[in-house]
Amino acid sequence: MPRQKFHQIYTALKERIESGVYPVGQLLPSENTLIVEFDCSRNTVRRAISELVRDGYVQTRQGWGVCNIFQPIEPSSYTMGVIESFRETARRTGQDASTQVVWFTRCTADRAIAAQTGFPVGMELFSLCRTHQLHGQPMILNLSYLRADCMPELTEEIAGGSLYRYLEEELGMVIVTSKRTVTVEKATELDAKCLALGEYNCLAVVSNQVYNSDGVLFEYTQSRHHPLIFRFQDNAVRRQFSR
Amino acid sequence: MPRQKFHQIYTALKERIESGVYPVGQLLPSENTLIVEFDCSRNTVRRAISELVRDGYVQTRQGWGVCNIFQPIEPSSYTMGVIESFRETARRTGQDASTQVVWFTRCTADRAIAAQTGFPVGMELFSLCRTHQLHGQPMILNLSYLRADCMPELTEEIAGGSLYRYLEEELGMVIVTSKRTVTVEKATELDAKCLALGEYNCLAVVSNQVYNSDGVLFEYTQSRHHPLIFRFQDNAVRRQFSR
DNA sequence: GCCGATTTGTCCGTATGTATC
DNA sequence: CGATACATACGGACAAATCGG
Repeated sequence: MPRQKFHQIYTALKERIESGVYPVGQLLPSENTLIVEFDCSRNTVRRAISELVRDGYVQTRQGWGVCNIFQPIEPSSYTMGVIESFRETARRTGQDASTQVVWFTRCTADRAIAAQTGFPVGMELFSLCRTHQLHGQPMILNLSYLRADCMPELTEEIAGGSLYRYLEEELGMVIVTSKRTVTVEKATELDAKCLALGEYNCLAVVSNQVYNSDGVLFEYTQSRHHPLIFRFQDNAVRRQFSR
Repeated sequence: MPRQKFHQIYTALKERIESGVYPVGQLLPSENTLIVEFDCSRNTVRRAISELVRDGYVQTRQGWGVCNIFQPIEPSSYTMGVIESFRETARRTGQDASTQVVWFTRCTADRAIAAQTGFPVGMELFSLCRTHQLHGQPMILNLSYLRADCMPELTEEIAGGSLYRYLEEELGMVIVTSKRTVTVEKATELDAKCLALGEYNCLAVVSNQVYNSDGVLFEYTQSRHHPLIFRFQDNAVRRQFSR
């Protein structure tokens, strides 16, 4: 439960926007008004607002104000800028989910793997292939490489459960940054074998490099999604600097 | 040319990271060190660093430091969190590009259009369909709805050139926020007619709602990309709050 | 295990610049 | 022009996490 002041203000404003307290297309109260209401400093209000900007709830304009641009959106399988495990996403979007392990082996990074994953050549890795089912249908194929020295006791049984829960709660690992690339690729034979693609001959592919709190790349995962359940959201802000 | 101090520091640090001055996997100089070097306040250094975090160059950890996690990446057709026009992207990635108008008409938003685009029912719109060519091959199909009252003088000729240059430089419009959703869809007959899809029967679809500085939604564009040239990048940070 | 030094995280108050109306 | 709004920048204080002795 977050206790920071900026986060309380952020949450309060977000709830007001979502519930229509502040009309869409109009300005929020000025920073000075919010300073008085929340009894805090200007920086704290501004920090809360900047998070709302990042989330696409508001946009700001110098000399004018903070404008409410909220529009309700469908829950997304991926939300940009947020790291979530498959199980967390499924729970958030209210879907029942399960995981099957296709293979679980050890390997050493050769040049091809190194070029794809970002691990150095010679690194000891686990190679893990899993499918995720939504409502009983296999919809996601995950091909992972995991640094073996970061999780030497990893077993197939653990990998079939919640890998992130294990890494975070059992090993105390802190996952910090994830660099993702989304592409669309032709379905491979493995895709066709493991997923119910129907007439689709392509998938959405999310390539993921995950770093822990030591700045160590410990996971590379390629998530191959059935087009029907894939959705990625992002809010972009045009960067403009004076002069 | 940005003149802000935080942006100069951001740029300086980014260049050092990219050129290897700071070794990958190791800590950058501490905030206090950077304060002395750049002769500025702590907040200014911290702002520069937070932008580097957003861009996936570094990650921070309380009590430890700022860790360099830079890895060179391919230039992306889309870069997350940034708004760019097709022409700007093509120039940045060094590709030659051209645009053809498929149709240019006026229409009124009915319920179907309203539900898709976010415009209110009854809004007067331009309906614009364009293809973008890269190296002479049509690779992107854009289906746009534009608020007519924001650009009453728009012509097919302008739409065939650089629409954003017109909106920004001629009309003085300031584009601020863009909400994007990425999905993968089956190719339609129009897609097949306008693009050289080959054996692919799907496309990457970027649905885009664009707001100007008045907080007004003035453009909805669906960009339908050939899978071969589609690429989307994002850096996510796991949000962790105390308690 | 404790303590102190270091480092980042949060929050405050203030001043000045710049854009808008 | 003045009033108001957000943007940038400064300096200081304390908290929390980390690490070494």
